[in-house]
Formats: sequence, C-alpha cells, structure tokens
Amino acid sequence: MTATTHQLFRDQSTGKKKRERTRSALLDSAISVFASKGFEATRIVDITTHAEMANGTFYNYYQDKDELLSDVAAGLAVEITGRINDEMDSIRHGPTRVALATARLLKIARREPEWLSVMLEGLFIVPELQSAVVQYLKQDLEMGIEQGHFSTEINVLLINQILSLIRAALLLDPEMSDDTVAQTCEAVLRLLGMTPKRATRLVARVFERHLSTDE
Amino acid sequence: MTATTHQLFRDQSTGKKKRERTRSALLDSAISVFASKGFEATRIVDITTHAEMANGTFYNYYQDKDELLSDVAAGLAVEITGRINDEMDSIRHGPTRVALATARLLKIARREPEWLSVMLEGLFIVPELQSAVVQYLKQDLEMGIEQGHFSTEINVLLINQILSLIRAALLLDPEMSDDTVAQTCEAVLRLLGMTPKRATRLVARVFERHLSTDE
DNA sequence: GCTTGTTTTGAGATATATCTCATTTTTGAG
DNA sequence: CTCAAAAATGAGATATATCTCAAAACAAGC
Repeated sequence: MTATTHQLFRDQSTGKKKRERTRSALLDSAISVFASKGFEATRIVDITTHAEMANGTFYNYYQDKDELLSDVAAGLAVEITGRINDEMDSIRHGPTRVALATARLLKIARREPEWLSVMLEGLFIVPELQSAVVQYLKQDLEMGIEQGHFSTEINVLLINQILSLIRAALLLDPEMSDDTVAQTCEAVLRLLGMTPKRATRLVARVFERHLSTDE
Repeated sequence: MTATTHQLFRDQSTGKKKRERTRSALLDSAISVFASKGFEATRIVDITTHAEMANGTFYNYYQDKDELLSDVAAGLAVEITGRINDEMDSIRHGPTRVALATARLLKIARREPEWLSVMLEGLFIVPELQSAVVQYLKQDLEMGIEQGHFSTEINVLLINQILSLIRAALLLDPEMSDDTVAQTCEAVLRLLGMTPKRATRLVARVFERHLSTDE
C-alpha cells in the first residue's frame, strides 16, 4: 500500500535529513488517506500503515490529527497557489485572471485528485489557513472591480461562495471534466456580476488561449 | 439538558403511542446534538443522554447513527419544504419564486438554527434524500427559464451550486442577518443568469412585498 | 389489581483508538 | 569502522464507543 501517483513532499525532501524525510512521508500518506476516507474518519494508524511505519512514529512528529492536517493543507496551499500563479504575471485583465486561476485550480484537481479535496478540508477545518490562499483571489477581484467588469462587494461571504462553488465541482465530478471546469468558471464570473454571455465568451477564450496545451 | 427551543417531532407525536413518542424524542435530540457537535463527532450516548434515556434504548429504534440521520433529515425536509411552499401557489413568476423560497429557507434557519444545518448535512451524507427536496426547486427553475428570465441549463451541478451557496451562508453567519439573506438570494439569481441590477431589484421587492411581516 | 405484552434499563462484553516509553535500530560525523 | 545521538519500534496501558441482553419497569385491557 505505498503511494502511487503524487510524491509531493517526499520529492521536496530527498537529500535532506532523515527527520525531514519521515515527516514528508507522513504528509504524503496523510494526503492519500484523508482524501480516500475523509479527515474525520481516518485513524492515526491508517496513516502510519500507509506510510509503512510503526504507529508510535506519528507521535514523534505531531500531537494529533489536526496538527497534521494544518501542515498538509499549508503545504498543499503553497504548491497549488504557486502553480496557479505561474505565468500569470503578464495578465492584467481581472476577469481573465479569475477565470484562468479557477480553471487552473480545477485542472490541478484533475491531475492530482487528492490535493484539492484535502486542501479544502483543511481550509474549512482550520480557517486560519484561508488568508494565505485567499489573498491572491482578493487582488484579482479588486482588479476586476476597478476595471469595471465586476459588480460586487468583496466580503467574506463572497469569498466563501467562490470556495463553495469550487468544492461543489470537486464533490460532484472528481474527474473534473472540461464541462465541469467551464461551468464552474462561468458560475464564478456570474457570481461576480458578469452577464452570462460575457462569462461564456471569456471562458471560451481563456480555454483556447491559455489552456489548450497544458493537458 | 433537555431541548429548549424546537420540539418538532415531539409536538407531532403527543397523544400517540409510547413508541412514537420515544422515537420523536430521539429525533429531536438528534437535531440538537448533530447541530452542536456535527454528525461525525456525535456519539450515540450524546443523543440518549440529551434525551434522558438509557443508551440501550437507541438500539430499539435504529441500527446506527446514519439511519437516525436519514430519518431526521427526511422529517426536517418535509417540515421545511412545507413551510416554504406555504402561500406560494399564487406566485407564477419564476425568479420571484426562487428568490422567495431561498429567503424563506434562510429565515427558517434564523428561527431554528439547527434545522437547516442538520438537513443539509443529511442531504450531503445521504444523497438519496436530495430528490425530495430538490423537485420544488427544479420546477421553479424551469418556470424561470420558460419565462425567459434565467439563462442556464438545469443539471445536477447547478443544483449543487445552489445548495452550496445556501450552506456557505449558514456556515458563515448562522445568525442569518438580513444582509446575508439578501446577498445569498442575489447570488442564486446571478448564478441563474440574471444581471446584478435585476437581481438586486427583485430581491428588494421580494423583501418588502413578501417578507416584511413574517419576522 | 392482575396479567400479558411492550418498552426501558444499564452493567458489562466486545471492539476500536489513542498515546507512552523502554528497548532496538538506524544514522551520519569523525 | 566506531560510536553517540537520533529516530523508529510495537507491546501494552489508558481511554472511549458500540452493542447486547437478562432483568426491571411500565402500559393497558380485562
């Protein structure tokens, strides 16, 4: 029962001290187990078994499950926001940035189905983590408002609505078909006050200009 | 530690046989405990203690927690949809129906904060229950589309997006201020393809025409 | 108030998780 | 290679939940 696809934290820690490598193995296993059984239902021993260690080892690193979840979610947030921001510097059109970021996020979820669900679970259970992820989103929203494309107030409910739309997509279609991605992007833009026509057109353009290759 | 506010199922079963009354006491206690600790975290004994019975009594009625949740959520769904539909017969304008139903749902959550969270938890954990609740919503959506006010396809993702917006409101502001209610109604209408201006105007009208008294 | 069927009770058997720590194993610097 | 420090181990002590069932309490018809 070793990890199959991702090796995110293990990869980041090869060459480093043993302590770092073990911690990373715990983090990677936590992603797999949290994603498959859900956070509440997973037992410490599920994670250590998956990581092929003794259960006592866990307690050399964390006090409890929550501490581990924080760590995992924070690490995933860094990785995911990093990937999304990649090559977005050049884009200075608010709605395009929002649509592209949303689409990229969901496409990451397609490649690495476990990442997004675990990160979101972390964001909802350990709300302090939200600020880190959400700062980018807020900047893009402000840009879109200043440019006159969005018609909305930025408040905490709006942010949660957007996160909820993303979670709904993940829950309903973990495979993350292009349809689901497109419908979710359009939903976000509508929520922000764009008309259906403009939203559809923009999403289509974002798909062909920025996402045609990166499958 | 007896129930304070609601007595939904107890009230429905006064006069009936003992068996019914005990079952109702379990259901009412389940609402309180699920709402305060969350479904996963509640233990059977939490519910029986709250209901002031021996823990063994639970097993005369249910096999496990999930069975109880189904029962509770189904009962709540009947009560809540009944209240929402009350006096909506006369309204034949799709968007008004959607806005009013959303606002009423959230205002029920204000009076009975436990009901909606438990019902939603049930809908997400026992998806079979969704169809019962969602049929009304679908009818209103179809009406709005036929009348040319909505611009969207009705599919399961859309339904989940709407439910998610409602859950976001509940999570963020359980007190359910008028602001939260209004913002959520507008978000639903935007999602369905109405322009921000129309959505705002419609929600304002629904508030003054249909909701001014029922506080 | 007696009797029979129904419901409740709660102690304890069973199951499952957490957490500790004396011991063993591994690591890596010299 | 050697050895002290670091890390891992896993059996078992502690804690917590589930579920059962013989006995007690109760309800209701006669």
